[in-house]
Amino acid sequence: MKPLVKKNTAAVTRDMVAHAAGVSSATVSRVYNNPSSVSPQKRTAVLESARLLGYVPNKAASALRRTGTGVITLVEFDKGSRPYYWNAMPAFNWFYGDVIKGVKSVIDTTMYHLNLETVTDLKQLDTLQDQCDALLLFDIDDPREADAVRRLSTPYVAAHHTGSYDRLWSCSTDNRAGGELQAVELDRLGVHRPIYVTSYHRSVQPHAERLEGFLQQWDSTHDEQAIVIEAEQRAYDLSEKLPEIYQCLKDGADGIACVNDRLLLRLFSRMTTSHIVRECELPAVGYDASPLSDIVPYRYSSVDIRQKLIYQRAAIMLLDQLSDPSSGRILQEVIPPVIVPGT
Amino acid sequence: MKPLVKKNTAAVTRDMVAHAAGVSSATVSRVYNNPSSVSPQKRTAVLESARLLGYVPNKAASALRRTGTGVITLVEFDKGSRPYYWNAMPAFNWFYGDVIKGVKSVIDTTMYHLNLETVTDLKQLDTLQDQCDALLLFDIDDPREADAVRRLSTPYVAAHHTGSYDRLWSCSTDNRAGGELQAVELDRLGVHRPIYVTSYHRSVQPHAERLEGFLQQWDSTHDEQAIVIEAEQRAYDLSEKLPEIYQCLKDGADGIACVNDRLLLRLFSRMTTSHIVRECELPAVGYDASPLSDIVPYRYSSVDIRQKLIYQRAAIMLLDQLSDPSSGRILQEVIPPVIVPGT
DNA sequence: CTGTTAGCGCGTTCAG
DNA sequence: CTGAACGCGCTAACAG
Repeated sequence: MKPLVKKNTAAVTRDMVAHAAGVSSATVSRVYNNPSSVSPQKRTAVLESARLLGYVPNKAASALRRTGTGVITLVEFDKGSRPYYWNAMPAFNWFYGDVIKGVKSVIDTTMYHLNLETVTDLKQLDTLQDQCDALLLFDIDDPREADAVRRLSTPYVAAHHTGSYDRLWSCSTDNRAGGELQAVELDRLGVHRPIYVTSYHRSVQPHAERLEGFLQQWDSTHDEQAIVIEAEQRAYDLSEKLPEIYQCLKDGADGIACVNDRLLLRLFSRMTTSHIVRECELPAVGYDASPLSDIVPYRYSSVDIRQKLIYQRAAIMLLDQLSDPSSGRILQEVIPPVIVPGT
Repeated sequence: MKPLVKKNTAAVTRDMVAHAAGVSSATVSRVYNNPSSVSPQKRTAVLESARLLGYVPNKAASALRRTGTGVITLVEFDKGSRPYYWNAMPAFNWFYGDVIKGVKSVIDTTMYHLNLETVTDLKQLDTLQDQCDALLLFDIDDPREADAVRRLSTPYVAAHHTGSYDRLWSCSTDNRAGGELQAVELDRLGVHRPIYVTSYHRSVQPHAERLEGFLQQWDSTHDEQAIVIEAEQRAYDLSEKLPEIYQCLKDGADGIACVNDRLLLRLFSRMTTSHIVRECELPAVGYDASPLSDIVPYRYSSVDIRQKLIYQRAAIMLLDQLSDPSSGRILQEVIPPVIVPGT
């Protein structure tokens, strides 16, 4: 650990505000931590003095006195062992920025710092949980992860893909609804006989849910069935499945839905380089709303799970939990996805 | 501000470690803040006890006693007014993840927290600088920004594109060297008559530097001159410049260098949709090493500025500055870029 | 090189 | 509803 150095901050303290406002320092403290317990007159007097002096509560002192850490940790799972997980795909990291900004916009209104961590093993959660006051868990989508999370003794909210796990504080997307949106979108684009390309839908729960939603919606509104193609091995290579897909297109398939944008773009890319079809004209809907539309030569619609919103809500749930730990009620929220038409 | 709640941490304190190791608590403190001032025997004794007890220094207490904030802030500039700046391009946010991880890997070895902020106006730096102990400035590349930074009264390091500004703590890439790498790469790919596509090279210094480096390297090794095409208006649309580019290709141009990957991919995308050339076969080199190669149907080499490394070094420079504020010497480091061949 | 000591700014009793 | 007072865990003198 490096040696450190003293830094004098603006150093406007609670006592100075108290003096200026003609109240005790305890009252100033109350104004910030439990405003309703202070009379309106004194409260406004304190706030006014604070504004004048440029007072900013000291988070370190607050955390210390509270004998907590003052830290909320956003945990990202490095699911390295899983086939094509997003964080092995740097191109899709744009996602992470949204998440951070969503969480931070909420945390910034409190005395907490936001800390970012990456774990490769669920056991690391135990270590992390006593280095912070609460955990925000990014992208829980596996039963083992869910179990590990339930065992946590620190307040937490699991976010993003967790809709299907109960007895878990969570704020998640609705993958079935997303699949339905894909079906509706293809219909809107005039498709009659779609191909649905997916992968690992047996082992990756969100993929299964999307497919279910899609098929249910499509089948309940069309006579012609959708063709499901699953690339299980080397999914993103797609080589083995290309002939099958071409054959479907020849046989009259006239649109594509795909479990995510990445696979869709990969497919398009393969089709382009093999010069077999004019994929640009094929109605298509992906998933994730990747902001790549102006640098790829394809038009596609996509499902936006609104991750920023999800993480904002998750952070709010976490703060609620933190301020009222008595309530043992586990809460779950779901943020519905929306469709983003191709342009 | 939300009400908060007490959280008991593992609560292994410095005093407990001191007792276990048979030393005073001040010695424990020294082991963490100035190890060389403690005898090796006591040091290992302390470290061993700490390990046994699972002691983790309390950052809040440290910051409080230091009368600092315990926070290092990484500042991202939202250059919204500038034509096509990267953070208006979510697709390129993968970059940000690298930066954060680079900085964090260094900060985590200290008593500081890493805080992330986005500013839209240089004036906000004044507010930020007294809410932290030090600033790491992301992507300074404009003289006005450089001026604002020089006026800071808080330790800082400016990173990324700042090579050309003096009297500034900085750790930056070398854009001229990057341009040279592009020229070398095209040569390696057998190109004889390249087109160099850029934009805003008059107003955006890094663009100017890349072009300079490219031309100097190319001209000094080839008889045939490079053709420079600049898209000034609506740069990423490129519509106006397409005919010119096509003409050049007809006239024998046999390779493309581009000021960044985004513009290159945009260009390829336009070429694909207009079905005029088989761009896939055209040797090309971009800049930024965007990890998109498997989802676009093009092959291209690219210059990698190694941002993670840049930000790691920047963070180290910052800590050095923090631990030895006496030294008024301004330091500047440059991290050379590398070429990433297309696959 | 090492120990002793005095607060850093704030949250939270406990009396009034 | 309000104020006085204590101490959270640690760093930085200072004295030996």
